[in-house]
Amino acid sequence: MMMTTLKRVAQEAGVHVATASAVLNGAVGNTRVSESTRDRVLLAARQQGYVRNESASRLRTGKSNAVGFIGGDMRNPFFSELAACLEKALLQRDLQLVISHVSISQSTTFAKTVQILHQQMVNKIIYWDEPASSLFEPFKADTQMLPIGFTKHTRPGVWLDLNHAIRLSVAYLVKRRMRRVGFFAPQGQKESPSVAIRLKTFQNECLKFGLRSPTSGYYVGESWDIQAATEGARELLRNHPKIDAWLGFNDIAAMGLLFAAQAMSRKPVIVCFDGTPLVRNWPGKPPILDLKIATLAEKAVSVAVGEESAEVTGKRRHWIRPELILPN
Amino acid sequence: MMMTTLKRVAQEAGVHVATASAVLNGAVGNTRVSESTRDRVLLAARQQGYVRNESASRLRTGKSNAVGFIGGDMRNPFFSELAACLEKALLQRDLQLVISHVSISQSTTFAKTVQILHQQMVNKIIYWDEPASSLFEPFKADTQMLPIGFTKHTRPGVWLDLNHAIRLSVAYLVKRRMRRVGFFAPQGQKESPSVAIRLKTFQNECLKFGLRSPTSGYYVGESWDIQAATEGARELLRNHPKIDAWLGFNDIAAMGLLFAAQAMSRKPVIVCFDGTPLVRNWPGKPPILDLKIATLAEKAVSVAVGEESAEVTGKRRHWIRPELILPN
DNA sequence: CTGAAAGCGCTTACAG
DNA sequence: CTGAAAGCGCTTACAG
Repeated sequence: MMMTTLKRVAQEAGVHVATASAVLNGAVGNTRVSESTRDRVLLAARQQGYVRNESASRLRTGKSNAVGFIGGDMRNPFFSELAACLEKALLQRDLQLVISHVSISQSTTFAKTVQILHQQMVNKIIYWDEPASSLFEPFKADTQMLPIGFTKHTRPGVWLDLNHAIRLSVAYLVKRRMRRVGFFAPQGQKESPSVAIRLKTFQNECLKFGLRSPTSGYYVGESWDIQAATEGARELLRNHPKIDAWLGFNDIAAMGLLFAAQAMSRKPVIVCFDGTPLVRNWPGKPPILDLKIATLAEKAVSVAVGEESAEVTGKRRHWIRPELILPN
Repeated sequence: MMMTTLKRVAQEAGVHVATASAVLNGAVGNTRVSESTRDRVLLAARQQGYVRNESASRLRTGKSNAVGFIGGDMRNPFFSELAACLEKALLQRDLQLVISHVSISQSTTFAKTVQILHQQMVNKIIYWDEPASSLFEPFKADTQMLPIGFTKHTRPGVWLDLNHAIRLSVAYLVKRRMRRVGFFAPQGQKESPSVAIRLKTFQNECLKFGLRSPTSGYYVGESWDIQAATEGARELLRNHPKIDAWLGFNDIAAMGLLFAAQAMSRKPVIVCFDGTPLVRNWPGKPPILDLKIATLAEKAVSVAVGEESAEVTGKRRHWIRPELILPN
């Protein structure tokens, strides 16, 4: 089965390509088509199995039906979940998701990734914005960039309320009468600003609630590396036997804590940040700080396609309010 | 920063577009360029930050630097791992990975997915071939399709040796003196041929080794749904208290078994099929049937780009030999 | 060694 | 209501 062209469809229907194009694009602009012509074109297109050549269409219009997503490694369940939710929201609008990279390697800079997407004529990009990656530089003006994440900026974007999320977690730990709490997060080679912000916020909340400053620990490696997380967690638990409760910053970090605690027959309270399916069914049902990934994705797509604005007005700086899910 | 065009680069360098094109594409064909011209073009391109317009290039040549991948849902760690490995192998060859769909919904047919990739001018597609999905129909002749998977076909493709994998597992269980063994797998709404083949093979191997026919169980839901897997496993373990060992067909299935067994304080031997990072660090280090995903990906890419052939010659029908990884 | 021209398939003003 | 034409940016034979 060969690829048909618009020309061939038009010939078959006995009309000009321009007319066929108008029909197949839903009769835009001032071009209207008679019922019978319309039917003939539609029939011919169906018979020949016509599929629009996206390359040509994109070249001509400079637009595409694809929206890019730059996140983290898809092996991190948070990002595969986010991508799945984004895709779902896009498909409902007849749009397509293009993922920049499955795994962003060290050498690949953000700018390079944007460029690759741009080459594909993707002119809307949703990206997970971590201060760590220093993604804040300005880019090609002709690509619309929508940041999402939990950094709390005053600039437009779709933001999760980090303060609220951490406050919920700390309040819960206080209510359960935890005295000494800790924090476990992934960390690359360098100091990560994004982790620092979370730790800082956590410290602040602890202070407010009268807890002593939290212990912190990290695993060195890719964020999705559950092996690194488990090894890190094991060492952390060994070094800090008196900590009652841990906040795992990332479902993989949480998973590492859960694995390690179990192997060592320890039972600290472990709050899981993210809320992907991965941790939801852990035996004993740990408390989960649900980031509401589906809601985030829906909102992001809605903003990206222009249905809603992401302007920051007054105190409205966050769109998504995470929730704490407790074992029942 | 606006997008530059080849024309603008050529103007700046004082040459014709055709010359600039020749330089930027590595001087193909009979077109050779003098050293100085070459340098001028390269300089101008760098100064203007020239990036080839892929849409135009694809439209003109009918080729692209992208290779498609159609697998399962990326929330299934097997597929995200496979995608990451494929991407790595492709990047080494300056090629790009385009993932068809993050999550293949029920309604999306395989043909539709191929079409979407094709629209993007992807003319090489690597796909995970499960008999379940009835992917065997012929497709557009102008797209090169490379099947990979463990179905053992006589047609070209990159195949994992399923028999060998299961034989290794059964031999291991026999050596550990297991008497009653079982099988746990994901299953959609309908009977899945792919699962049936695995079960059949498992049964055969059990017979050969003098074990009684294995018990089988399934979880109904998406393959990546760890919650469904855990619930299914819990019921399975409850209903079959005397089974000594289980084969989890899928790391999610294995994970479900591990979760459930732990919650019920049971300790059957659980062999994990796949070998993604997810199960590698489970406390107690379960035996893992490593499918060698990285090797599979490398081989698949090598075949897809034409470095190697996937022709089936004589008895050589499998390329990848899975290995059993034991706790040390 | 370099230039001029054609054309990939589509869409969009514009003319009729 | 429909047709003719231009042109998006690129690459590839071909001519000089």
